[in-house]
Amino acid sequence: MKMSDRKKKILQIVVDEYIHSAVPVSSKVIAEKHLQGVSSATVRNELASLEELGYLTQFHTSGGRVPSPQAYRFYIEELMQRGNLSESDLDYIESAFSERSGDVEHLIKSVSKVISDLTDYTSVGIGPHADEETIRNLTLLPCGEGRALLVIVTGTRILRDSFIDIPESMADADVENASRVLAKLFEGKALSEARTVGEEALAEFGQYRQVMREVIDALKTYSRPRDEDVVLTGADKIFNHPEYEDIENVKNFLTVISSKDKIAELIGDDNDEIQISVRIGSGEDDVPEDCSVVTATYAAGGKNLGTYGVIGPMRMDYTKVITVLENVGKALEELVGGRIKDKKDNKDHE
Amino acid sequence: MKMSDRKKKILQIVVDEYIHSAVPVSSKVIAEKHLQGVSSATVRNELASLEELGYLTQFHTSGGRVPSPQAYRFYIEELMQRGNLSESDLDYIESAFSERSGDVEHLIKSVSKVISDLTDYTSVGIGPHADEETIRNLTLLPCGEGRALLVIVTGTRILRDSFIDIPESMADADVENASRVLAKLFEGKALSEARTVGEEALAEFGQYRQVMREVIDALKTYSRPRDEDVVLTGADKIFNHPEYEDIENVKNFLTVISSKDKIAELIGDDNDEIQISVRIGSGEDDVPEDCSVVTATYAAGGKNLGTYGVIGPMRMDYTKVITVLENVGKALEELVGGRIKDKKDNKDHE
DNA sequence: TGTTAGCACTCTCAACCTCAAAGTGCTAAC
DNA sequence: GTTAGCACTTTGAGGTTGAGAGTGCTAACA
Repeated sequence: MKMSDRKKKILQIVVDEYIHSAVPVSSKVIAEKHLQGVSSATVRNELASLEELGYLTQFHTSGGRVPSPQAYRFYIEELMQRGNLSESDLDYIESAFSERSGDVEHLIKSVSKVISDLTDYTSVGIGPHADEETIRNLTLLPCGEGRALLVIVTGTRILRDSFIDIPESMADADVENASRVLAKLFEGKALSEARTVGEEALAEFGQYRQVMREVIDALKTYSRPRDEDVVLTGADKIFNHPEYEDIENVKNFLTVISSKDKIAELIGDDNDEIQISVRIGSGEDDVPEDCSVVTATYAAGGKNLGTYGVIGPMRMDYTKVITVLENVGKALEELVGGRIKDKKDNKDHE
Repeated sequence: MKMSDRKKKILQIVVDEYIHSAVPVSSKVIAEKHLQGVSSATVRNELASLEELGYLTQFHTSGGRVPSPQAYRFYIEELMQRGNLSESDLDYIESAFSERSGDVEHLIKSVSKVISDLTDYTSVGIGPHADEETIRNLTLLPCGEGRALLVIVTGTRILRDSFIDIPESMADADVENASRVLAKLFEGKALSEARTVGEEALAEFGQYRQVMREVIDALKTYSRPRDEDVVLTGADKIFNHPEYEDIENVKNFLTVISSKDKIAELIGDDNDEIQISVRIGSGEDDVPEDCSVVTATYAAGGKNLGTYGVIGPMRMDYTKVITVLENVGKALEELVGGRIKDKKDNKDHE
């Protein structure tokens, strides 16, 4: 069966209305509030037909209609009316990003907080995966007792450090020496590339082979996000949405949310190309039953900036969420793009 | 009124029974299950008296008795029977701490996880506050474009780093030079001490005064715990306890738990001397209504190792929790005490 | 052929009742 | 001081009722 324009219109009304009222939608309110000139009986016929097509369901005979996951998908693809953010929302984004401090940790938290505050949903995010970042600076610092600290600073100022074991026989001077050699070898390379380069150069390292091995191992761990790069903001915001009066939903939600690993899995960068992804839970993937996860993968100047989004009830205000995600993306691009230029002004006010 | 021995005994039975059953305790079960030789009517008289003294309450006339906060306090101070951990619990602690990797982040997470797993409550923790740590190694690394990275490694391998702004006129060699001067000045000092030393030396720094200023500012931020030093493990464990069938309790809980700042406030080091602290929520302090927070502050070799504990319902298994906290403390002390000795063995298996 | 008024039907939800079960307080006897 | 016994209170499950909401269907209408 082909979807008539009126069916689409009615479906759109049902989804919009349900998203904003959280109450099953009846033929009466559609006819009286949104579709003047048509009687409720006519709407009822259309509703019955939309139900047959799989877009609507009802909990019981006299309960009004509720959109199915399929309806939400259709809504997002075809029916949703893109809006603009209010002035105050735009101002909020701008002010939140204006106090720029170099490090990513801070940026990750800001992005997540902005998204959560503006959408009123719980925000999840995962920072830039460093794998393709260029090593700007690599240093090995002696820390006594057979240990050294490996510090790596990359292009967009992602900082990684970890301790590595070194032979106890190595004096501080040896370490400094090794540091210079490693720096020469690795600086300017991407982290992923560095691993290969390291493996190849392994043979030349003679007695310090062990050190090189450790450095390569450390480089490997950088391909996975650290716990600190996974953020969660506004977990308590779920209580602003009536579906979470039901303890079962809260349980589902909290179980996912309580482990950084699970969050990372949920929003993990399965696909770099996708700008905005909407996933509606129905038991298939990691998305909890009755939940939706909307994420955006950000990039600027060819650099991945991480994936951020919200997790909330299936009855989510997709329009608002997507608009916020888009605007945050734009702001982020400007911020990162304009950072070098702005650096001078940024010094005096501290 | 003086508390007779029998009253104490009965109070202890009520608290124990309620902790384990979560059901209001009746005179009948006390007399039949725990206090043979006395009739339920006698117990009833005692219960009425204990209620008058403020130790017990009942939700309604025929509902059995429930301990009041005052009863829990009394129980913890006088009545609780200290127990030992089971073999398997002890093994678990040992195995969890046996794979030692130098960095504190890892340790913090392990401690918190062990506590949560063994107690079956949500565990909260805050890592060692670095303020009294000795600076073992301080380095300033040039990062181009008027920025440098300040890396500080302290005694128990707490690692802190942050970017600081430097005059753009400074060449890499200048930075390295400054790094040497700063290292000489600060190494061996405690972080708190370093701030004063820095302020005093400020005048001598001439054109690099600005750099020194930034370093001191960075040192200041180390006195507060970072978000990463505040841990939360097993938030979903609350659903194993019947009080969290009630959505209101979950709300209270999640609201506190959802912000690292609030957690830090909750368990913040108000008192270094206290080994184990039990706080029972009744709206006075940060502890949420109907919740208890039990924490232990750990130290070894004169070094603070952080504060860890659990947050859960007032009807908490205090005996188990306190036993676990004590045993974790012992294990931690051994671990940190024995670390230098063990370092050699620890290398081969990687 | 599409639309609509009208009505019977279904389902929920709150209010109310009833009744058994649990536990207490009190009294009188030991 | 202890206890048996009993009246009293309260809860909670189960059942009933009636109002309200919303639908599906039918028959009439444009």
